[in-house]
Amino acid sequence: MNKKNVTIKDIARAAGVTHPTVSRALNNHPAISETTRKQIVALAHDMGYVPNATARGLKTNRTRALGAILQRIDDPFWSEVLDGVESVLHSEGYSLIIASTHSEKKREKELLPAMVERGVDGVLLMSPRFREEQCRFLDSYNLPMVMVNNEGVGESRFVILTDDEYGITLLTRHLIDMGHTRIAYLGKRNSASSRNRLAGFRAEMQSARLPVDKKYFYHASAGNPIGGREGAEYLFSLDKPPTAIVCYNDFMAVGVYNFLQENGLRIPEDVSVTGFDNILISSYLYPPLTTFHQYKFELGEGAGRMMMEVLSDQQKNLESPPAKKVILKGILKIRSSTTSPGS
Amino acid sequence: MNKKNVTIKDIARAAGVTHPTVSRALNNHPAISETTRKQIVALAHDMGYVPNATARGLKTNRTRALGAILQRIDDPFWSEVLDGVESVLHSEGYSLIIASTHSEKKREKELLPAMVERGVDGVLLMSPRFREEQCRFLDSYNLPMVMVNNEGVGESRFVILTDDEYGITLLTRHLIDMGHTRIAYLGKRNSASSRNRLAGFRAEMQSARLPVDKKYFYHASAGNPIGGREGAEYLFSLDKPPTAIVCYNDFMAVGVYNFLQENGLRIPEDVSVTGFDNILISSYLYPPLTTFHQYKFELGEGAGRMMMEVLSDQQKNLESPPAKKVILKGILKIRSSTTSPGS
DNA sequence: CTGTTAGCGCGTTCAT
DNA sequence: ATGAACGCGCTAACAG
Repeated sequence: MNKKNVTIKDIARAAGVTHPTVSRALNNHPAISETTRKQIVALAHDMGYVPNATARGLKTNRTRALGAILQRIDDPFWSEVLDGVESVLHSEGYSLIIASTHSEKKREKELLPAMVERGVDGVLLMSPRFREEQCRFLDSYNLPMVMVNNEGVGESRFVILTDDEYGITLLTRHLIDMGHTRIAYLGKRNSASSRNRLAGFRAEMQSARLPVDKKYFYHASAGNPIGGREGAEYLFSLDKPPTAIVCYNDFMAVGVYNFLQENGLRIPEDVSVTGFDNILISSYLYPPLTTFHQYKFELGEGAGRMMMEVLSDQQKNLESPPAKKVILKGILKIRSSTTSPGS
Repeated sequence: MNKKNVTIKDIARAAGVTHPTVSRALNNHPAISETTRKQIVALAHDMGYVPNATARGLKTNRTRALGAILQRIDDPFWSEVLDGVESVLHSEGYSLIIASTHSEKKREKELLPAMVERGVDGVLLMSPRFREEQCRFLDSYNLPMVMVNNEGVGESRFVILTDDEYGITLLTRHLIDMGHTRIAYLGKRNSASSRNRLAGFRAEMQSARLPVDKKYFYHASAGNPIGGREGAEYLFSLDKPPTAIVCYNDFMAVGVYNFLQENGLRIPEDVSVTGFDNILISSYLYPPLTTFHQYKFELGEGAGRMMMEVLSDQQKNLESPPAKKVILKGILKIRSSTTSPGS
């Protein structure tokens, strides 16, 4: 029972009609009698027919596949976003093609042409490092792109993101309210969103009339535990270490925890620590991490849906398809990694 | 400068040749003069030509795309494996299409036909729950599949995996050597590899003439911190709780840590804990987790490469393509979450 | 070495 | 409501 390669022609022959009729029956074309449609649909099912997306794509010039470009797949934040994307796409009959840059220039150059070659209908840019050049490239192929948590780039027309400034403000104010004055920001190098969060942090410090000293900023080489540890090491090499550390994300906070605990510093009694994202492990750390919850899955879903709308607009041949921008808030999760200084 | 849709015909026209000649030039066909080839290649470059994979796929019946099916993307173990897969595929000019089942029957049914429809050249099965029915389905379309850490299924011809029994034996023996006798196994329901690990655990216990009591086995609903916490709660509701817990994986151990620490139990003084996988955070936990390192990235790379070989065999029309099986070992990482009981 | 012809599977005109 | 004919972009067969 090898049913490989059943085509609409095979079905047509079996049904005693021609293949356009089969095509119409299978695509709910209006001009077809209900009886033959049912018969053909049943036959197609029996014969194990599976449409050939490649052929359809060649004809329609739409593949129903989307590309997603990110720095790494094995990042707890982005992999959750990806799950959201995949969820929406699957239910819409789209496929998701993923590619990661690993922050290598070479790959960044190669990936976009690869996506064009593959004929994806659109690209989700989840990698912070793309610049205008790359956007123009996609534009030149009329490939829509949706920026996910990646506002920094050019004049993107389609954007969805979590409000970094809102989140960092809540976290910073929380620490200030608890009485902290020497607060460090531990960010990540070469990251637009880390810069945004730092800006929000500084603004909130200033509005509270607290000193902001650059020596309490550190930009680590990676947004993971390795980078977090690296930053903590620096901050605790200072004469007057901070009493609280605002981390770029939860993943880095894990590394900060590691350093502090290894050096006998208690969280939160000696140092308060905050994260960002609320990844799955954050509430299971010891102590549970105070952080800002991002709606990661929903961010992915939203990105997927936004792209669906863009594609639908595009098909309607609107000459000026509306720009789209969605800003998600999030919620402050106060847990046990923060307390008043000196308590 | 909208260079959308430059085809080989366009290039042919510009070069004063016919399109098959362009095709030959671009595909390094032997029968073509070096001069015209160079000219055409240069022209193609200038015109911003990007081949159309869809059209090529229709003709060649090979898409140079692979599907990967897993339960969830946002799992620290699998996302690292995925990164390895993607890395190999990209360098071979293949694309990676991912789909996750979320352990839902409905999706499990839908995903395979979707892959067939999309015309992938092969499928990487990273989801433990596939059964023979699904394998036969893929077989009926001549779609090769590679099982990744997923041996339990039928008579798979292409398999790559980490030696579960080897790993669990090392961990168990490590605990036994330290003097533990009441050791619990905390697994995951409906998981072939969890069953394998349990079997290895039991065997090692028995060979050490230690009692194995079913009440010290628990199979949690999920292989993540939630499941880990669930299991720890159960184990510490027992009259005589274990002095050591062997967890199915590191992710679950995070939940175990959480429960123990919240209840004032010290790791490892009161309870020793081991994981499996050595995910990124494991060495950053407090205390750093004793675990078994799986070569996750390499597992993904190996799976990708194995599929490349299978496809290459398939193209050679070998009537009996050789079966393939790769078993990776791994290494015991003794850290600070284990010690002798009562120390 | 190059051009001619044909066809992959499908959707989409035209007819009827 | 259905059939006949065509073409999407590409590669492969055979001619010359």
